[in-house]
Amino acid sequence: MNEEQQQPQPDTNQIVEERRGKLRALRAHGNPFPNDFRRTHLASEVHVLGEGKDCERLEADPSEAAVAGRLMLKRVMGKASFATIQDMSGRLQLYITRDALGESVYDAFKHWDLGDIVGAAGTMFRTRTGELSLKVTRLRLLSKSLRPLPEKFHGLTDQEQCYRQRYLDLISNPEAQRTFRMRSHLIQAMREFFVARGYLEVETPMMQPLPGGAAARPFVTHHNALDMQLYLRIAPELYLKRLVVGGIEKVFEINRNFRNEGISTRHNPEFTMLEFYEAYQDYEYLMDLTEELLREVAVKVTGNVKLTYQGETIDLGKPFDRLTMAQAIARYNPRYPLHELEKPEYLRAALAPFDIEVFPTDGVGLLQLKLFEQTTESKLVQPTFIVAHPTDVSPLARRNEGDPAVTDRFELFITGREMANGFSELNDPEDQAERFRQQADAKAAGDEEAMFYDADYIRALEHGLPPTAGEGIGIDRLAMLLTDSPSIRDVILFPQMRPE
RNA sequence: GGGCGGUUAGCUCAGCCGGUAGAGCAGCGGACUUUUAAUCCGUUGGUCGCGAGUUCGAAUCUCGCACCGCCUACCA
Repeated sequence: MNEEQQQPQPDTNQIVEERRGKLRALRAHGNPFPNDFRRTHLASEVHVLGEGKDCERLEADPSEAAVAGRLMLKRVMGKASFATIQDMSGRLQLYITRDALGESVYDAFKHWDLGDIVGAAGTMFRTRTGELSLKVTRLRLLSKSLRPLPEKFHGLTDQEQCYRQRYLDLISNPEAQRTFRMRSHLIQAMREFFVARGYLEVETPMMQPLPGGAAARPFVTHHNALDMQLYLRIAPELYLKRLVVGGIEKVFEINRNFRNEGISTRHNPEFTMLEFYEAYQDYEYLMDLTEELLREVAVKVTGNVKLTYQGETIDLGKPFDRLTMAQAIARYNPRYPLHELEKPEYLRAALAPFDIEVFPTDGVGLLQLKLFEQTTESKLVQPTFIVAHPTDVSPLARRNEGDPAVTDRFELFITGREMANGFSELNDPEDQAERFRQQADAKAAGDEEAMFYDADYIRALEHGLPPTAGEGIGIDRLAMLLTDSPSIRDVILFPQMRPE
């Protein structure tokens, strides 16, 4: 970022100018940003205290409270006023009178602005209409706000501004608050799930000398002291499996991955993944565990195993379908009979109408994958495991015992989107070395997403990786599902945006 | 990357067939001691995203650019 962008724009806005004037006047009388006010209650705690108590009871036994928050609404009626403040727990109405506060404080309050941060102390009571409020005996301005809030009724609706100035979105749109609380609860619930089962949470490098564990273009950076190129990680997978080699047999990490690819409603350059590994288990176990996990977090976060996503009901309560690609293609597209989907010529003919690259070297597995992606993926609205991915596209997964052309792998689809990817891990170092060689060849041939040959990882496998099952779950997409958010930007506090 | 749509006051939005800028909220001044998006009276505030073009005249029509949104492609 250059100097000019760092400099605040000179603001000629009239409202800001008037507020700056008010701030100047406040400075003349002391510090307009004092930090010696302490609250005793959150807004929600006041509401809990007053719950079920009528006017008479509150008057007979008055509870005191000191609260603080942002001034959101203000209704001045001569010598008495109502104001609504908002803190992290919610809102509370204040009743502010000249008689209780004295003329100078009351007159000052009349010139405070929506958006100012205030502290108030007083006693609880109920208004004529029954709203629990605070009869204020002490009132102070704690932070002067210089810029006007978004419109008090409509809130902030400009999506761009919601993303760029998330604080305004959070102040004025309760749904934004709700969404990010749910996201936080989701991550909390996942952590609890794994900790309760004896998994150890770890952190592995975000900056890696070789980016591995996924097929994706990485971000590149440079370390000056070591004078070496480093990559922001595209996945933690290879490090977590090194830890399983090291004896951490149940391990998980919830952290950021970085992929230097497109931005869309489903993609942000940095996104959060859960990855977990458990020794002496296989991919069948992972599918059972995944169902259990999703049910548990859905109930903890939303209270229900049935969700609504963009008008569609998603039921996490029923056992998830488990289909091979061919089975899924046939089920969701009756025009493709299942028995034909094992024939390469049939698959090539079926793919011809689609505008995608098909190579002469593509085997049945790859052809099925391409047809699956074109015709079926988006139709997997209810939770569905797709199993038995081709070995060619699964360089870290264990081969199936009966059919070495496919792997013991699954991907979970919900709302037509990939939510999870898991497999029995490839723990044969020689097979892994061979697969890395194929990836390295593909990279040399121009495939930018192909993997590097990771000799250090092979060395770790040569020490012996126990039979292990491992899985990754995209937290942002799960958060979208649970919060009914149409865009990944709605569940990332500060999504990547072009500079203004 | 491609297609479609959007950009007007701090915010939410009108602005028709081209005639020179509007409302509500917020702000400012006034009235009002139980309001609920308080109400009532008065009032300030605009390089209509940026740049060209057409025209006597452009917020409005045309072209280009920027940013955003949606769809689409790659991907999780």
